[in-house]
Amino acid sequence: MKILCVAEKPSIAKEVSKILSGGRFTTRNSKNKYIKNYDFKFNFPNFGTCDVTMTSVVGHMTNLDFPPSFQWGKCVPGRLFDADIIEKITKPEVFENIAKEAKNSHKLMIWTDCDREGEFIGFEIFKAASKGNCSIQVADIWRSRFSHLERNHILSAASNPIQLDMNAINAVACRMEVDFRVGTSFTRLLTDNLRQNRIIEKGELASYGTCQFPTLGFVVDRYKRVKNFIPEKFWYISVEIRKQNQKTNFTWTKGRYFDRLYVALLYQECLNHDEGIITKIESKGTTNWRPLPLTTVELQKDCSRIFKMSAKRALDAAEKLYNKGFISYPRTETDKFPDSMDLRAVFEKQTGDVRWGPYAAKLLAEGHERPRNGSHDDKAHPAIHPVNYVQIDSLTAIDEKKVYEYVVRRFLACCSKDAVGSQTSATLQWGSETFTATGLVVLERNYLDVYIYKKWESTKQLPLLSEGERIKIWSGMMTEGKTSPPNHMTEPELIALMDANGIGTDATIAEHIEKIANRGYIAKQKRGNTEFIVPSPLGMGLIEGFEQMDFENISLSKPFLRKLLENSLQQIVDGQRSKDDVLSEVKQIYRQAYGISSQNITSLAQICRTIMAENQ
DNA sequence: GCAAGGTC
Repeated sequence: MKILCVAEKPSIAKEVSKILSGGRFTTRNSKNKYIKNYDFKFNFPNFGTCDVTMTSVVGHMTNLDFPPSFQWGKCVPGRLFDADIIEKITKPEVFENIAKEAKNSHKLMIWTDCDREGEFIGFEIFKAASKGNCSIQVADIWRSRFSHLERNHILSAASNPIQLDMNAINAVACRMEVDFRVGTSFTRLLTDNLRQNRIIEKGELASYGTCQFPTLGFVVDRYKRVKNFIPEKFWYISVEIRKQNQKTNFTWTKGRYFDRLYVALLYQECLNHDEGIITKIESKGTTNWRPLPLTTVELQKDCSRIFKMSAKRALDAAEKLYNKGFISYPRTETDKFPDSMDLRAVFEKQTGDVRWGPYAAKLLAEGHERPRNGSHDDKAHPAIHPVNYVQIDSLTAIDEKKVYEYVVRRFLACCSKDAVGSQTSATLQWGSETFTATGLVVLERNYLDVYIYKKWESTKQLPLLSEGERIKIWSGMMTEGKTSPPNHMTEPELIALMDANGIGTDATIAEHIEKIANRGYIAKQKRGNTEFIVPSPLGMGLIEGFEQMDFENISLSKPFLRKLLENSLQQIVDGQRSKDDVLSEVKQIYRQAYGISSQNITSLAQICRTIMAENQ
């Protein structure tokens, strides 16, 4: 019996081969420089000892395309909603490797990631294998279910295969078709017309994508809120007392009011009293929680915030560290670790470091906490964690140094105790108004000692006050303030918005931001220590142009359509709807929007022109 | 030349 195993990426093929073979395998090269074919023997429960070849793909190896008669310039873009679609093999050498290895195999076992795309890639692998060996049927394929590379988990996955999930495969096929038809049709429409109108240069593209435009929409939306912001005056009462040579400010529990006269009235009443009364002193324990296990999105937000590193750079650095075997797979939505994970083994590898080694040693000696469990699980990868130790001075790239240190410290923090503090609050009554002041004492820093990126510090202490104490109001003022505009968009905020609205995935969020930057729709502006993302005049014009069109209940620049698609895809996965059903519905929505867009494309170009002229 | 999703 000969079994062909195929993983989604070379690193998985290698690790799984090591585990299943017990280290006894031989290696052959393929025509792709990243892909190796591993040969070994493994005892499958129902088949006994089998000859196994384990290899991999490198992600998808096919893509959608239009036949020649529907290529750019050969038809009006509107026809792309119903044009034939053909499947193009984009990595022939990978495809051929599978077909060749399948020839003398009796069975195919799929080892792709256990997520939707992985399921689809599994189906691509099946098609390649059946091209080489027509006796391989889809119903006979084994599909192994695994979410990390712990030895027993992999052995168990090898022995308990399931079937490919056709629903998930159909959901991905649906997504691909929608994104392809919508992206190509709108991109050709925009590009052709904006070039004719000299809004963009001949070589430039004005692309539309179901993720690109909602992303741009977030940036434009924020920009407009900042620009259109009108400050409003408000009033409040502030109080200061002095005791033990110390000033303490109290804040009004009512906050602030936009009605000056009302505040003046309350303030007048207070002024009848020279003294206030401390009505309540309360001390309570408070905790500052250790961080959750690290996901890609969190990594990108933090690197952007802490190191001022773009999401793309952070992911690139993490990718390199992963390829060198220093950290685990960096593209994950999972914010928990498997119960079986040997945390101590990870600490042990870090004890030699001069910076965080002593802390890791302390966790080993004094015990550690189980990491918190977040609520996300992509069923494909564990949270990001260090795998092997590397001295950061030996890393040449500065981004890699920062990201590695961050990943290690984050992991150690996850396994540490929460920080503990004590918060004291005092309530002061002045006339009929109440005010509060608080003071925090950090009692045990715990995880904060290793997680240097987070600040949680003791504040100025409250003076000794007792309940019922009467105290002189040193100063009681009615103060005027004004509301301030929101800040321009930052990259961590944009990532968070995309994540929350289901725009892109952990692996692609950074790419979408970079793409709309390369298209000239957004620009990054540095002010002080912070980098802000603002729309370009062209980006503004495009969003404004679409928003002025009279669509029925939909928006091409807001996240709702993408979310609707995402929900419908989930229904396909759950077996509640068919792919054709969803496809015809979503296509109809976009076809209609396309019709309106093409009718109004001249006014869109005009809006772009106007906004660009205003910003010359 | 166009999308978004994998991965290198």
